[in-house]
Amino acid sequence: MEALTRVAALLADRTRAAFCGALLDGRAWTANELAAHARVAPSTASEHLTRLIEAGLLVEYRQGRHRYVSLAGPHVAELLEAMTSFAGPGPQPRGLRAASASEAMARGRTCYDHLAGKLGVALKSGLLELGVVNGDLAITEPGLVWLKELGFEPSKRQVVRACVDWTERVPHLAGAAGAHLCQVFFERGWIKRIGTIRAVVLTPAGEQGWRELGLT
Amino acid sequence: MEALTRVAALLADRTRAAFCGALLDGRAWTANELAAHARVAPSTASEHLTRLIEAGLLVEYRQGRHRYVSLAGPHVAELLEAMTSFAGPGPQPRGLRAASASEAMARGRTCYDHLAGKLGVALKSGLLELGVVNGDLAITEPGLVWLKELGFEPSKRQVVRACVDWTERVPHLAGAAGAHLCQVFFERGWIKRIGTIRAVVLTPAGEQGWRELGLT
DNA sequence: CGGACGTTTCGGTGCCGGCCGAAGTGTCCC
DNA sequence: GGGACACTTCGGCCGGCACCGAAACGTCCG
Repeated sequence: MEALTRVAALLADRTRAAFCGALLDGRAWTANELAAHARVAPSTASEHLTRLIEAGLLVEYRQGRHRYVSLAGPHVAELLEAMTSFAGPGPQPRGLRAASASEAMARGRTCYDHLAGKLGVALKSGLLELGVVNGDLAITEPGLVWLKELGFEPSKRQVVRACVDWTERVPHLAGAAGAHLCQVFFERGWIKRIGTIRAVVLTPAGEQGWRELGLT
Repeated sequence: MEALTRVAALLADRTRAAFCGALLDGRAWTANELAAHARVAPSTASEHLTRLIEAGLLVEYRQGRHRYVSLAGPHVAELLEAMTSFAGPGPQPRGLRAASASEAMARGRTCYDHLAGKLGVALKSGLLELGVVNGDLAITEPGLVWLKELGFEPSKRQVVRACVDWTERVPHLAGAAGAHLCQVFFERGWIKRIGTIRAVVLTPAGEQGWRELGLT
């Protein structure tokens, strides 16, 4: 109860929440980058970062005159996600299956360590059709085999989780499997970052790769 | 991000958090009861309740001159739980299997709709030994049969969840199964509320019933 | 009807916390 | 070494919000 207010107060501030939102791309940002992103003075940002780090929400590693910070782990991303999706007007399935694949995937992004946005939703739909996951977004047995063929190694972390993205209101694929697929796609050059922040696009190689995997 | 700060700000206040903590017993409280519990004036409590209700965290039903409020559902309890357990110093398994059963169960309470405190931990340990759940607190196949014999009907709600209690730092059994078992125990007179708030004790009938089920 | 009680509305007060700018520290690079 | 740069510390300012008491409203009950 006491503990609850501590966490909540940290996230109740507009600026600190903006920091966390930016860090949801899973990368490390410098203090100045975050200050510019949230439109506050560097001194203000510095104080906020100290508090977030002391609370265990962020971790830092210093390199020369830079102070890099990032989320302390997937559990933080999951907490942020849980709180955010709670506030929203609830999941609206949005039943449109529309549009050609490449069109639908046009705008994607990362959500901490997995794919989100339209790209993430397309991935989820593809995995659903392939039978890798079922309608409740739970892994199936053939799905686990399928993942292992892509180099996936089960660990303590939950294999699949449903994540409701901040902008799209559609649940997509998170958890260890979501993170692994995202990593594999980066390694194969199937997706790449574009612009400055979390945006991600499917490359031509990626379109072909997805087709070969049977993902729409 | 905007949405995040809205929820967080609501829970960042000491008084509102105290309300939610009290309501975690799953029952409906009146405005005055909550005001007294949090040591604020009734007028102050009234304003807080209005805000919590508008945000969808609580629901009210009015009866005469009383305004009863309760948590809006399990999803709220789960959010509170997620935020609270985050703030703590992390789960410390606390390997002591000590003490006679009735002694260890002496102090129990409800956590929204399931058992918590030492009683909840004892229940979890018993179910673990029975093989109803495994070490990761996931339901097993024989466990599901066992539950169905106690009248459990699977629904959309997740069958078992791990819940870290506010006071004990040990994970215990929540989710649909935890709620069902708690309800059955109440119906059978195995547990009963004591004192004014969330405290629960195992009755003599309950001790016998638990033994017959094989729960320590 | 009238009094007790639970709740609500409204001003007014006080404090907490986020913000900035200025000055200081440490690092990099020419 | 010296200047540019990233970050930090410290005062001081200011707005927002939690709080209360007083008064009003509605319900219950004798």
